[in-house]
Amino acid sequence: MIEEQTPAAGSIEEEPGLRRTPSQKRSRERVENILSCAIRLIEEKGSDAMRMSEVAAMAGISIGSLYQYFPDKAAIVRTLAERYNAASRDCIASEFAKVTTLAELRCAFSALFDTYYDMFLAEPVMRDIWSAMQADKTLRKLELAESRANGCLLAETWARVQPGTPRERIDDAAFLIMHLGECTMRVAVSVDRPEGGRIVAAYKHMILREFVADAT
Amino acid sequence: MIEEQTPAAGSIEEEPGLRRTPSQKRSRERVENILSCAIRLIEEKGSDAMRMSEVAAMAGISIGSLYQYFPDKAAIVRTLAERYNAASRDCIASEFAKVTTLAELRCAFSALFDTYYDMFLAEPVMRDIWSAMQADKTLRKLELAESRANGCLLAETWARVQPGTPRERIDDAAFLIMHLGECTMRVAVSVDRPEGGRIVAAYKHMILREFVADAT
DNA sequence: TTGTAAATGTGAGGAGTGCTCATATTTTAT
DNA sequence: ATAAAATATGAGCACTCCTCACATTTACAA
Repeated sequence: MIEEQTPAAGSIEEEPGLRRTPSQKRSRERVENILSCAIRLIEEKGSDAMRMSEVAAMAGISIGSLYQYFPDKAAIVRTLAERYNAASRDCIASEFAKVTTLAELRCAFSALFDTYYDMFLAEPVMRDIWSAMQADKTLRKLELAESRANGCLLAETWARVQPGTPRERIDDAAFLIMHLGECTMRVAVSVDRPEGGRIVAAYKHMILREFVADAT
Repeated sequence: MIEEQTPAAGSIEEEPGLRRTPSQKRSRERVENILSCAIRLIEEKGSDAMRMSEVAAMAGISIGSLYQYFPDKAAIVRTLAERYNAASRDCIASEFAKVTTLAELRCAFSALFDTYYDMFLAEPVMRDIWSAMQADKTLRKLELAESRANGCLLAETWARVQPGTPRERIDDAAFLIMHLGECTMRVAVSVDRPEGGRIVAAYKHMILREFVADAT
């Protein structure tokens, strides 16, 4: 019943984009409600056409309340983007975790991008969010950071199963592979199903040549 | 002195995005002036922050006049994008034109992406334009079409120098290679110079493995 | 229960955008 | 010179994101 708000400075920053850290249960629910309304609206019309007034109306709150939680429209998009990114990262990390040989890495990579593709197909909002990110300078940095983080995940695994290869080449290649992987996902979901599948296959085919014994 | 406007229907559609095909010399100059003002403003602040009122002011014309030539703000961006795309395509076509062997293809590909990278570095507006394109659904199709066109250019050459490989695999791979090439250029110019160079190198290294004799 | 201070909710309206349209001006053709 | 067509103009419309002064609710001690 009585839920203390985490009061002072230095408390847990749960969602850094928020204007006011929602301390009470009701507030947290309200934030979740806002976000799911935003998702629905983005699904319908795209994040650009989504109006703050619509979000407020659908969530059953006033504009003022909406802005109490999110400092601006971009913050909603950013929060959503961070969640999707976190989901992707978990997906990648869990796939690479158990890899111990080069063959297993190839296997994991292949499986990863299949499930990654399914994720993108299942969440059409992801693509829209990404488009919105590209248009915003701040959000683009977030995207880049994400690619770097994913690149690290791959680089660690790669270096582990193939210790001979010079580390800098691995780092650069891993970053590029993960970044271009996302780019591939985006084109793949933007064309029709069979072609999308072929594109993903072509990408996997291309990258899998990198994970071979003779390090050039 | 007297310059006839190409009058009737069915005349040459020079720039399809324009509201009114500029027929007189003065009009055409005015369109060019508008575009170069837009470029300068985009360089300064980005296409999103560019205001139509600023474009008009810098070009020394009224808002109304501006809208007589361009139906909306996106049309300016689109026109610019089409020009940059055309420039890229020419660059690609001329590089592939004289290729007759697989080794030459590798050579041409390598050279292409070096000059391509220089082009991107020299024209910071290109990257901004591209970001704006990603945000707009209509403009995204243009981008996709561009990748397809460039993919065809590569596929033709590739099939020519390596007739054995199944055509569908070549088509898919060529499209992906050119598309991801653009993606690579964009990250490369968005990081600092040395890392950008390494990224381009990593991409070339990765792709050049595709252009080898043993077609898998 | 009641009082008080903090937290939260509200929506009219400010500031600024893209774009229109009735009107004025310039060019072209006769 | 004159009519008609093309072009130029900018006040203002419709619409956006977002603020802020104020109302309401909650938390908790007296």
